Amino acid sequence: MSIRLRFAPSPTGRIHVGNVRTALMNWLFALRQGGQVLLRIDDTDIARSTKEYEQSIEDDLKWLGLPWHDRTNQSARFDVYEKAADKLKAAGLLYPCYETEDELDRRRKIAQATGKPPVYDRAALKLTDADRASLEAEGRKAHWRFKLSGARKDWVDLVRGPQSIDTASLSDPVLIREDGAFLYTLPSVVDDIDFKITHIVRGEDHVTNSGVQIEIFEALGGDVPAFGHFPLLVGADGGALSKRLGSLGVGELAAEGYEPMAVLSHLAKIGTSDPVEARLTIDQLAEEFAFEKIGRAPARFDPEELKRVNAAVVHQLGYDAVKDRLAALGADKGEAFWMAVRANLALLPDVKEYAQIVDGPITPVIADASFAAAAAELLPSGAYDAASWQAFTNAVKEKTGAKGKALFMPLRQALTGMDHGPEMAALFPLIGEERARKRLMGEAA
RNA sequence: GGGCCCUUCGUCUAUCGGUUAGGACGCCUGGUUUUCAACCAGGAAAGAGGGGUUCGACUCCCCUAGGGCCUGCCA
Repeated sequence: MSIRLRFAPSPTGRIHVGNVRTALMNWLFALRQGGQVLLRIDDTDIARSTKEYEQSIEDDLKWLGLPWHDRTNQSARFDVYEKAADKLKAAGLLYPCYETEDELDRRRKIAQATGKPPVYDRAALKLTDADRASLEAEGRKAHWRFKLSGARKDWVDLVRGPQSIDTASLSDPVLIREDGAFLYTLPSVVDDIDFKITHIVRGEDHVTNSGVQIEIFEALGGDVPAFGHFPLLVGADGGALSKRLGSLGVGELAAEGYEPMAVLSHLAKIGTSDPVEARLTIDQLAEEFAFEKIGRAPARFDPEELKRVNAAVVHQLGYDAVKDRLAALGADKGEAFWMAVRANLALLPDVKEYAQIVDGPITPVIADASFAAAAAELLPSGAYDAASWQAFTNAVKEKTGAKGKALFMPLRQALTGMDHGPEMAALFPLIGEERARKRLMGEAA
């Protein structure tokens, strides 16, 4: 049996870190098993879904490097869902209800307040044909609920182990809204059957859904796939993911200069027994992926940790891999420049700071003007190479007697305006004699 | 209110009754770089609290505290 998974975002917004983690889990397992991933656009809610968001989802997945093998839109399959609904109705498993949302809401609140479970009482099941006719005559439209069996549904979860959901304690799920729109549940199951999905991998917020969905799979005569529910993300403080973080989009991460592999590495490793370390390829992440490694406690999403992982990725990026992006940042100063500065970057756009040092103008930091002036006198003339820095600093040392930090720090500060940065030997030839002289003399250059 | 899940170094975690409680990131120290950063090495650092069960508990059970999820005509 070939392995097939699916990623099913709803195009009602950009995909955020939580979505990416779900996508990633599916891709990694599929990759590892030699399976395929279906991109399913869950756009049953016509009013909230947009083509722009749909496009952004595809763009974001491409940016991340997660290519799908097949794709579909639920909005193109309403006739199929219609048939499935008919089948359930014929089996007496899908029944019309006429309560309004307000009524249901009120009942739920009363039930909660009196300590009773807020479960739908199935009043609509007792309606006679005549009752229904008069309700319809009043202009009421039915919404349709799936009749749960009341039995326990069991499965062995890929990450949580044996699970058992008591459907007797659940409300019969509404499958079709009053306005005729299909809710998430039925189309999802129908598609999982039609597209021969073998594994459903998603966040643990769907655990209860799985109990319900297993019944619908069975009612429709489909094969029940394997389920895996991983714990959700929480913020760095262990509390619920803040709104800002939870909605942190792929687009924003890309705009801030994060590397796709950093985002993927971080999201793949947090909450697992593997160390949170940078990986350079998705294949590598897939090789290391295993459901058994996923913990049962929520995974912490810490932007600071993501940044560290990002730095580790950037430090390993070759010039060819970043040339175009450097150019876009106005910081393509050649391979020597890139190799000199990359180890000092956390985020690629940080490179601009160092490009500035090479290009100028920067304001030199000079604590001892006479020392700097003396150094300026000793600047070699002509083109600089890898050996120039040592020749220069040796000359300054000889002349001034300064050595170690007292020698190097003032020179670094004068030449770069900063007290930290890449190896000066590599930077020096890129700065060149003219700028070096001006900066040592205290001029912005 | 009910259901499900979780709680080990600062962080993410390993341990499936007997371990010097291991690793990774961070931190500290050292090395390298005649400077800083980067890099490399070493080090410090942990079982929420309380009861049981047991010869023996991080591990099994119960309670308390704390956290996450579900309980929608959202997905």
